[in-house]
Amino acid sequence: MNSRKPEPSFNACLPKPLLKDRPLLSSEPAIALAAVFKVLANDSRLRLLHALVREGEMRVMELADLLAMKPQAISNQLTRLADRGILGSRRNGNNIYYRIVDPCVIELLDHSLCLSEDATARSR
Amino acid sequence: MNSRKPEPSFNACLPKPLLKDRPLLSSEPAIALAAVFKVLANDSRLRLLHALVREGEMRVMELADLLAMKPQAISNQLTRLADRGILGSRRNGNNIYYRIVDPCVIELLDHSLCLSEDATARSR
DNA sequence: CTGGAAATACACCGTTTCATGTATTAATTT
DNA sequence: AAATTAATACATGAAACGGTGTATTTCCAG
Repeated sequence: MNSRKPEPSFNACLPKPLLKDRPLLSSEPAIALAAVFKVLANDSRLRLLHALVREGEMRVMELADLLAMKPQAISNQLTRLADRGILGSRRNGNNIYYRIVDPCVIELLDHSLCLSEDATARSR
Repeated sequence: MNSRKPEPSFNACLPKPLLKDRPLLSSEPAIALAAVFKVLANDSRLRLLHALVREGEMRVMELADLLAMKPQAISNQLTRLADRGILGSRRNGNNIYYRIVDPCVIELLDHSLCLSEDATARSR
């Protein structure tokens, strides 16, 4: 039942069959794909991710100050992102430093930000 | 068709400042960006979009048959996608044909599908 | 004009989401 | 050991989401 992949793929995103030529998306991969979008479908998480892209590593308190949110809210979202494997953390005493460990998400963010800006630019 | 060259990008998304060099994402653009992800954060809409990518134009009933969903559910999601400017429609008698009019979404879908597959492949 | 098919409008309901408040864990400081 | 700081665990309540059922609109055929 195992399918042969055209070629072994590595850490980033490698060329794959064109979307148009793929077999119709069934439920399971659609749900998996939707999960990717769901985790990015929140403005707090997006700002948080962008802050981490800019700064590299940050603590909960730093993020809370920077984004003007309560530490609990930040922690909630960090947990969500870490559960998805997007973030990693490192403890140093009382401080826990979070960082992005999934390079794909940065790519996707970068790309989608372009689209969003193009769209808003188009609609004025 | 554009399957001649493995060139991934075309006129839709133009080069912009790197994500890392941008000023910290503020609320408004973050909300706009989150809206893009929200509309893609649902497996039914993703399957629906992919069906339209493959077929070009489809009616509600055709989509309902293909995706094994009720016409009302299909119509709900089509309305959502059309409201965002992602879909356009054309009426012919009793039939209304939907199509994708925003090329950015196709790009984003293509890209994210790569990421999703890489992620699931990595986690086994 | 009447019947029927395609699609939508509208209300409904169970589920999920997200910020908040309280309490707890873990590590440092005095 | 006690106090303090950083972060999390857990529960709560308001809001959004998504499929369903009923009713309505729009168009074609006879």
